[in-house]
Amino acid sequence: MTLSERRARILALIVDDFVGSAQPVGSQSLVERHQLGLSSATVRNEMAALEEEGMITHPHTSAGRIPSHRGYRYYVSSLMQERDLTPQEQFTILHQFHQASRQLEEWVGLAASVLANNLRNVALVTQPRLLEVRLKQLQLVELLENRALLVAVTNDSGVHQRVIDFPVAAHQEQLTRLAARLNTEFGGKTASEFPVRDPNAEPPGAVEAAVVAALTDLMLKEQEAQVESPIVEGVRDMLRQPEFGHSDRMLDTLEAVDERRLRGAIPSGSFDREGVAVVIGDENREGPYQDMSFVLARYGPEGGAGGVVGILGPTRMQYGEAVANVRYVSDVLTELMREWYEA
Amino acid sequence: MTLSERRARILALIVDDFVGSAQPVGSQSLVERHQLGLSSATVRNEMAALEEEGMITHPHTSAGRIPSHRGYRYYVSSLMQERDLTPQEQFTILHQFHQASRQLEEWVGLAASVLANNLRNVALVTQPRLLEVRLKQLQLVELLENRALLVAVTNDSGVHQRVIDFPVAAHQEQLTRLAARLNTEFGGKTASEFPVRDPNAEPPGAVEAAVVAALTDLMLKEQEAQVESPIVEGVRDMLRQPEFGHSDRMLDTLEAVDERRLRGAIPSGSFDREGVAVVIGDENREGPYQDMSFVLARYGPEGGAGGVVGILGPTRMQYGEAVANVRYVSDVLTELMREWYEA
DNA sequence: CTTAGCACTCTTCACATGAGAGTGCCAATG
DNA sequence: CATTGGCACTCTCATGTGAAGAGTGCTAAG
Repeated sequence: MTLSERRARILALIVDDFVGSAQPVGSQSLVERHQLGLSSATVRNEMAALEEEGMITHPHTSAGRIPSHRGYRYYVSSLMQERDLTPQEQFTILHQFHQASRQLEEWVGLAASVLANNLRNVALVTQPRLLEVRLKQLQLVELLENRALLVAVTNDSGVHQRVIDFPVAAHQEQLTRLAARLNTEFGGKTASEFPVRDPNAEPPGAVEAAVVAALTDLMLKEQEAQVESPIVEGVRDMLRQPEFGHSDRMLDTLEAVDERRLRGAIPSGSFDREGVAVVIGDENREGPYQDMSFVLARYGPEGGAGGVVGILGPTRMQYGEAVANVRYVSDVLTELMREWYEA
Repeated sequence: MTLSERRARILALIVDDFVGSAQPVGSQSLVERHQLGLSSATVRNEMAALEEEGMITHPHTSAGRIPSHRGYRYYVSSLMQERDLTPQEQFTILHQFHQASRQLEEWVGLAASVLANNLRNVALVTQPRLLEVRLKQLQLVELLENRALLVAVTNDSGVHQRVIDFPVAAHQEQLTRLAARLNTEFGGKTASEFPVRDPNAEPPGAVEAAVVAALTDLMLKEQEAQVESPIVEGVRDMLRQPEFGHSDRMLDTLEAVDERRLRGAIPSGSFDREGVAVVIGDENREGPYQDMSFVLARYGPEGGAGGVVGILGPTRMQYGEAVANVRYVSDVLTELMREWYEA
């Protein structure tokens, strides 16, 4: 569907005004606020047409208009003036990343708080995940006579630990030798490439068997779609917005932005427009997000470890700003990771 | 201050009724609900006296009475009938711990969710901390030519990691030798016991210097009062209570139960009554908690690693239940840790 | 096609009114 | 003299009413 230029302009103004004020916008105030060369009556006619086309609605008979989900969609897809962050804004963000230490996890947390602060909505960042997880090195530390800690470092520079109980005693010296042997045997491999023990070979000791079992399990867990909960930041700021003014709505929303709930619910649709995806209102499948919108981007080098970074907020959201910020932050993260891996 | 038996009984009933209903309790409904052998007029006289003594108040002239902070304090200190959990309840909790894997962190999380579920309030659990943190073992993993990952295991079975950049190249073989040497030199020591390098000795290589610096820093950070944020669970359940029905109050409370905010605010007062401390309303120093109460207990073996476990809720809280649950859960955690360390 | 004009609708606010719950006090009572 | 019945009083809460304000939809004229 295409709108006449004038009608589109009016829709854009309605969206802009409503996003700014959270109040339904009437024909008269629209004419006053922006110098349209039109009377309020003409605007009313255009509004009636826009309503006919499903772009805007009425809360009640004598209220102004508010954009419908469809109206927002049209705005985002065709009307919104996209922009990039100014050099000044870019520098402010970059500066924060350069202040931080060079830890992957810190970057992710920082990305979340930058977005939450700039956009006053909920920022989401999933932990970066590799497609292929390879064992880099493992280590065994004696805890008790028959209990040890397995520490495994993987190529996504993740460090994983697991406690192992042995049926027999095993001392550090023995564990160190075992670790060294397993490192040559398993190092650099993914879980599925782990060598299958030759059934005819001498059966491994109980200690070795326990370690291999734990290691395999650990690597598989890490490899599998064991999607970690995303980082969530800025919930309170978002809840300050008027749409959440009623406590019931607030509680529902609080539940919707729970890390565990969000884990499966972040839309993984197509990342159009230079990698940024906007999912508006009822385009979301899951109930609790049907009057909210996501603005998301993938981050991480092509084919390398990556994740999703973005914003969740009420449908009444500054989409232009959100897209610009999310895109830039995802670019920064990608660049940082590229340096990290390929430096 | 001591109250006459009858007056105390009436106070206890007011507290019980109010805790149950969240409604101010009037003289008549009090007489009806419990078979007091008294008329409402007599109860009114007693209530007037209790108000005189500061135990209860009026929201307004023609409303029933609600306990004051002082009233709750008297109730908790003198009136409340303490109880232990029934064997059935104990078993239900214990069962959950036995289901879980034998990881310290999981226990802490589990303790939080058990308390949050049983008491429908916010559960708090701080991470266990040792008084003395000793290095158990360290490991170096090459990431890039001049960058490595330092993994240090400490005796609180914590695993810590740190990325180190070297001014020169260092390969895995070299790193492994260095790690082995540092393990003998630093293993089993606290940060303050780390040997000071003899200034006359041959200067260590740049790689070794970088590693030692990172290790020392890491150990100090861990040793210091680097109190981690507590686990917080059950916020939404608490916010469902009528005292948080207004969205402003809800936002304020949401801020008050933020992990980062709570970190410094958990009262560390005296743990009386078999180790359980109850801090009511304005006994809290910090503003946001002045109309809330904490029920806390220390956990962990005497002199060993330990932390604090407890509940935060509105002053209108089932103190008896809270004390019984918190005490039991802290006992369970203590026992688990004892087994873990001394088994 | 645009616009002025006007009746109509709906929300919001202030204000009044009545029911209900609970208190405080007084005088009577065992 | 502690207890109690009685009663006036106060305050909240829900409901209703009326006026103001904002905005629409429609019609007729430019």
